Amino acid sequence: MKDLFYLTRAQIIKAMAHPSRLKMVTALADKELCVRELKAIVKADMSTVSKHLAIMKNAGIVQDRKKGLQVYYRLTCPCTATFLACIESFVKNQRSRFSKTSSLSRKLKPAKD
Amino acid sequence: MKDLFYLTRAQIIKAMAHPSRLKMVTALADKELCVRELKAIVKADMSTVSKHLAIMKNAGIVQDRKKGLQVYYRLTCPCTATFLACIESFVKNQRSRFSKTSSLSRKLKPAKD
DNA sequence: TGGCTATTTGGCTATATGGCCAAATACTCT
DNA sequence: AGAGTATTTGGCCATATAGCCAAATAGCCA
Repeated sequence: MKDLFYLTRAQIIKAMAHPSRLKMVTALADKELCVRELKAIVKADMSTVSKHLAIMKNAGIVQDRKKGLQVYYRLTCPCTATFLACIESFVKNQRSRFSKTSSLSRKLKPAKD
Repeated sequence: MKDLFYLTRAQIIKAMAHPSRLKMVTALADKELCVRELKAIVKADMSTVSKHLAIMKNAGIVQDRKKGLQVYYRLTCPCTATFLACIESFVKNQRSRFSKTSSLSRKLKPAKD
């Protein structure tokens, strides 16, 4: 299998692999939202939010449409709900296995961001 | 919703958001593999593979067990197949929408890695 | 014990990412 | 056209990530 195959898929996954972006995706699962609304949800600088949205748009996760002064974003793919549910399974699974985590896996510095 | 909620989930997603790691996850969906086998699959330095595995283990995506000299890794969560299928939907969706991609989303520099 | 093989770790460097500010752009309304 | 609001872009800096090499660790077997 070509490298490009995994690169493409990794790009899509990476586009959701950030707390703010994930939060936006979750919010967008309900209905389309404009940048100002998304900014309120993730509580970040407008320019930061805009860049996060550009990353997701570039990955094909969201699409935008202009409505007057506002730009509305919506999810491109209906499978997002499945995706989120899937992550929940991971979390659940992770928790159930937590007590027997080996010491090695604790040695990695936890991310601060 | 607390920030920690999205942070936890983003960590898990991030742990799969790399071509080599994704390739390993895909390979592990079939059966458990030792580090040497995984190294052959992703064609990377042993230490690099090991670090990728540590990241996934830390995120709770894989578990390991020692068998003689080798360390075998396996997926923690049975939902991984669903996850991968879900990414395929994204890809499919992305392709179908490709022709009408706006110029803006092309402005982001494509990653070189 | 000593040698051998498999894996992990530490340290280093290059590159990527995220966040903030300031400036540019896009659109509306007067 | 000019003012005002929403969003994007460019630039900069701090931090995170990936990959390589060398060294450390772990288990097996003579």
